[in-house]
Amino acid sequence: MKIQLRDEEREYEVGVTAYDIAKSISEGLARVAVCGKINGELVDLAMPIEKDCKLDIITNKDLEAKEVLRHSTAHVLAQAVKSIYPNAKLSIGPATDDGYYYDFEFKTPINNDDLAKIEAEMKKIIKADFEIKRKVVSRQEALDWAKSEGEIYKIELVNAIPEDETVTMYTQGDFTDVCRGPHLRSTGMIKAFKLTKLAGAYWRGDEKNKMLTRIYGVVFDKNSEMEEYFKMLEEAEKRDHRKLGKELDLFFLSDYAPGMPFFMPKGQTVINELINFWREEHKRAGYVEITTPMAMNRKLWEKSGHWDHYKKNMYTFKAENEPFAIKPMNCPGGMLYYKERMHSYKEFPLRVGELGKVHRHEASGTLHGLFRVRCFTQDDAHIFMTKDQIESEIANIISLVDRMYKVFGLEYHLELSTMPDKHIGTVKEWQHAETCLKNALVGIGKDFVINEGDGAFYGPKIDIHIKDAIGRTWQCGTIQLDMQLPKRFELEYVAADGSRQEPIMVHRVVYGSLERFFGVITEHFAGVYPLWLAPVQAIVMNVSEKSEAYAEKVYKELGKAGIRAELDIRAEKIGYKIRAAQMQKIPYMIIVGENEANNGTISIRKRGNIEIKDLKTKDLVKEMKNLIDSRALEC
RNA sequence: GCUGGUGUGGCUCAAUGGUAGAGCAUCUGACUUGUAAUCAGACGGUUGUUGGUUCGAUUCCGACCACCAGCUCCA
Repeated sequence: MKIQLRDEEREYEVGVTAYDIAKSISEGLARVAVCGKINGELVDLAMPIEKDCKLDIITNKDLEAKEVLRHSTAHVLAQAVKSIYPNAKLSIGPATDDGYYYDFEFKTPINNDDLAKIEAEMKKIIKADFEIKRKVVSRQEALDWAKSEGEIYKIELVNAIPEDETVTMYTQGDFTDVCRGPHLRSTGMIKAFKLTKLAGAYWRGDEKNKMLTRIYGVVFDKNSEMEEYFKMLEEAEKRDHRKLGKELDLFFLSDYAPGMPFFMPKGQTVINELINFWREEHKRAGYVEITTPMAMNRKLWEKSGHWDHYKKNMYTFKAENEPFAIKPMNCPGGMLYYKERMHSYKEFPLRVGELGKVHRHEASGTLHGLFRVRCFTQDDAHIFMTKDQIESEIANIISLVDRMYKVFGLEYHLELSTMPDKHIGTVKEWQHAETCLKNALVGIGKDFVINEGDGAFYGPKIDIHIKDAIGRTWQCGTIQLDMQLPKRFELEYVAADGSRQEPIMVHRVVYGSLERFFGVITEHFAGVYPLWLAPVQAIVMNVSEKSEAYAEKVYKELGKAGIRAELDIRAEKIGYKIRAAQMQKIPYMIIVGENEANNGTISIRKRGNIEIKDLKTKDLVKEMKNLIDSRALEC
């Protein structure tokens, strides 16, 4: 039998395992081998190979190995739970992006203290180094097992396995589970793991189903990697925008308006800078800007389809007995703007922007700081165009996004979301729209992921996912092709041949929501904003009362130059004032004492604790202005 | 919305079935200070709201509200 390895082809006997092959190459390789990959499909190292194939040995360095490690640890978790709570019912236990979980149904609820007990049991299982054995079974055998064990969720899972798929069961010690695999060779290969949290989760993710108990955990190759992971979590906690929002006086939330943030002067300053930047870039990219009303008659929402599809999230009220709704989206208003007069193809692409505040009644449990709110400002735009402008216009949007995100030092990736179950419009219309977006993405040559069924109810979309300074991703920007609204609002334009045509309409946002984006960059920068965004750009502090008048003079000079400055002339020691300014993360501390007053100079302390003495105020202003005007990231 | 948890002065946190305490912040005074916290004093709380149990509740129980961790959903 011929096996094609990475860089050579070797001859082996039928029934050889990937592990044997790894050993035949080198003992070292066998030690770090986690699983095999036959013709692109992951398999256990111990699985006998029956015919010619291409084999990759997956070692602990590979991404796939992490998945196997996580999944096997989930099995160890399940084994531990079953040995402590024999009555617990198993459901599923997959690997996730950064760990694994297993969902159980417990007879009596467990708490965080029980996690430690389970963890201890897991350690025993790992130490016992049980071999993880794979067995191909018939569907009936698997069902019989599930029935005899009373594993009601497993019965459902086995029944859901497609007809043509091989059913496999994995056993380690006295624990058995129906599972697709692959798995580690033995439990002893797990080195560094921890259970992290306990949560409720619906069976099969459906809120109509029973809620199971989910136990989350993490696992790593080495202890040092695990330490790094927990350090990262700590770092994320320090950067939490809710915490920074309080510490830096940026925004707050009130019980009187859950999910509707109040921006304080400093937070508003950042928002205003974001808006200024947005307006500049959009003007340059050929956009115009409009404002549409906050509340409009219910008839409009019926026409747009929101009443049918979005009613449960809409705030409604009556005035003089007429039903109104507060806008949850800006589009219908934008449609009315378009319809105000007849349009020509010569105006296209017609790019109409709106910083529109929308209100959506999100379920109470979903709210989260500024990331998920009930009232937010979309940096929206509706772009009207002809069919053959789609690709180039989407490329235009992506290059605008690219330019704007770069200023924040944010990386991003693209995802294409297709038709959801709940949608309006025909399948044919959807296919057409999806093809348009796909072609546009292929056309600009950017990589993208496809999310089946994740589109908006009115059209497919390209989502733009930001990656922040510590590697977390956030969805902010989105580009959505809407085949419905132009139809529903009977939009028209006059084509070159004089005929009336229906325009193509695209909704898009770059920041997504000013609130969310503000939260994301606050965490991205850990509150240490670049100078152009900093709510307070400089603070002038006097050493003693003798230099108070001079401090005021410098402060006024900065103000005149348009620098956002503060003045701290409290009767405190300079160390105290520096500490206060440091904690407020103010980029430039300007310290003036008698020396500076006599020489007409200033001393500064910049971020990174860089001290510079005897500077001229006007030189500092020049330096700051340069950084501000170029929206520089450094500083 | 669902599951679990939490709710004490502006902030961070103590304490208790017998009407709450510290640090920071704030205010006042003293100090006049040279690069991450000067000292002293004062102000500040119907312990989220609301029912119940109790001689007595902030503490125990219920409901509601909000927040937190997840689920579901999403810009």
